[in-house]
Amino acid sequence: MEKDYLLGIFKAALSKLGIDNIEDITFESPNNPEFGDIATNIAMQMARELKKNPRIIAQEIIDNLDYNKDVIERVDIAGAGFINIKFSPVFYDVLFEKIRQSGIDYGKQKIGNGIKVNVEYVSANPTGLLHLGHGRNAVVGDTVANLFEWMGYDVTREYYFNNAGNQMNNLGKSIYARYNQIDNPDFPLPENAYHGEYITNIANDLYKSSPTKYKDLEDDSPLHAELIKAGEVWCFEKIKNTLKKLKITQDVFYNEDSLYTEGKVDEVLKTLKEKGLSYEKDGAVWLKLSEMGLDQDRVIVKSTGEATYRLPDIAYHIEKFKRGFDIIVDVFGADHIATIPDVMQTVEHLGYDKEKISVLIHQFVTLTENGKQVKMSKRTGKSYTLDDLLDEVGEDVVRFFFIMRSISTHLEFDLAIAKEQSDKNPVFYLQYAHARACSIFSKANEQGVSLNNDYNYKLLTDEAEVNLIKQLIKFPELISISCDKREAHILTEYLKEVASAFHKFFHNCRILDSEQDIRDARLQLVEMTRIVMKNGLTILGINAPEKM
RNA sequence: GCGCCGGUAGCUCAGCUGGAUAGAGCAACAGCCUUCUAAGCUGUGGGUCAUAGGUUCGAAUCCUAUUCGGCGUACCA
Repeated sequence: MEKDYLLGIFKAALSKLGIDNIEDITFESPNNPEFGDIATNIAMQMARELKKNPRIIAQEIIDNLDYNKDVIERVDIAGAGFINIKFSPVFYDVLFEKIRQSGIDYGKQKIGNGIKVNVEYVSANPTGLLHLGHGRNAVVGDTVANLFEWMGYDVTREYYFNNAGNQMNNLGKSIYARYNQIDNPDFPLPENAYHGEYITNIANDLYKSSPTKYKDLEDDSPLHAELIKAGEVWCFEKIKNTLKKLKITQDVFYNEDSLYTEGKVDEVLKTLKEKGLSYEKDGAVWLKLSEMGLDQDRVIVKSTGEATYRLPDIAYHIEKFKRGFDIIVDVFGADHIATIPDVMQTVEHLGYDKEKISVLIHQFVTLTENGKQVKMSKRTGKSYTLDDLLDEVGEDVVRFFFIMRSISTHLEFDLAIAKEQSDKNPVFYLQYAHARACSIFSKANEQGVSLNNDYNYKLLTDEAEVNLIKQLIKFPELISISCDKREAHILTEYLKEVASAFHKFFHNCRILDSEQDIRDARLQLVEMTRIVMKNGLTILGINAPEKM
């Protein structure tokens, strides 16, 4: 906000010096407050080109700078040629009044302008329960989708799944074996069987309703398909239930199989052949990746006639383009990394803009407790599922822990801290700020005091107040940066700073027992903080409690 | 071998497009509740930013090499 103003006056000054080709000027807050509120290194950047001492350039710029003395208190040169700017406290009050007028929608933006965005996440096949890695994937994807929504995009949340193929057959066989084991404990488990306890649960459920139907089937019995279907339905119900606990609802469940039945895969295959991007060898169809700038060619149709996963992946991404999405976001775990360049290059060579796709790859999650890795749930004695974690620490803590770090770093999920219902747990620090703001209002209410929009915003000049205002002003920009980078932890870090500034303000400035005009102004500040915390937590998918 | 991610305080991690004295939380130590929520605030200690070169007025940030850890490298998904 204040940067727009500065950009204007600096461009005008440069223009007077005969420089018009500067597009953007960087302004940033110096670490040390003595250097002012905001600084630019433009003079140093120009020094190279102009072959002049940066301090001299800085002086020339300042001499030509035409600014409002009510807004800017002082402008000076420091160090190698920084231009430091100090705003008057009143300027921040004016900015505060501006943002205050946006009220409860503060932070919502229209930049997205209804552009269609597809965010695909979770996308776990219905062969089992969600584990911790899926949890990180789910929360990262859902939060990025929220960010896009707040930026004014038209967001579709999508789940891509495959209910056919080897893994599903495997699921069916595993259920079949467990079912038969009920009456015949020696019945063998298939090779590569799924060993989770849930398989037994599914088998038990089937046994209860039909105790003989699936006994000793022939290999080609059509009933095997029913077993697979039963497994799929059971798993999906569990998965959706787990996601619901995380407050995640997706709009589209896209079935990979439809790419085959609707001929999309064949279409792609045909186009690849026409464009000379594929060839046949040893009875298989190969993708000519070596001609698309990659190391080696890969099989897309096996000699058995089945497609490998690359082919439907390519078809699926093309479908996303055809469905009219301008921004496509995929969220994957680090183990999925291999296929991405292949899909991207092929899509590009088929005439689609791969720059529209952003692939978010998050690193793995390790669950620890007191420095030791936790693999099994103490409660169930089985391997730790996302459900176990949710039951143990609650959805707010889970969501917060999964987005408080950059996605590119390995995430250590410390159960001991997560379980702690105290100040050690960072999620409470944010929620507490919100609850505190709310409690001030309930106290005010008791005293018959309410928010007065006729307040005098120029009274907010205490250091703690100005500091809080400075933080609050940044909210929309931080949402925007967070969305552009598809990194929710940037917003998380910001909210910590807002909370910190608010706690300091609360500590230093009395609110309800101050003089009436000061009280009114401060209450407005409390209200804006409450809104920023509430909206910020909403984007993160975390509850903002009114009491703690 | 090759590709991707990471190596920053005792621990877990921030550090945006290179910028002025490298930050936070936890842990350790010392303070602040007769006053709007102490799940808070204030202060102290703690760092060869993995290593070595390079680019630059200026590097935790960019480049190269080395090293350690994770993941991947199928006619599996």
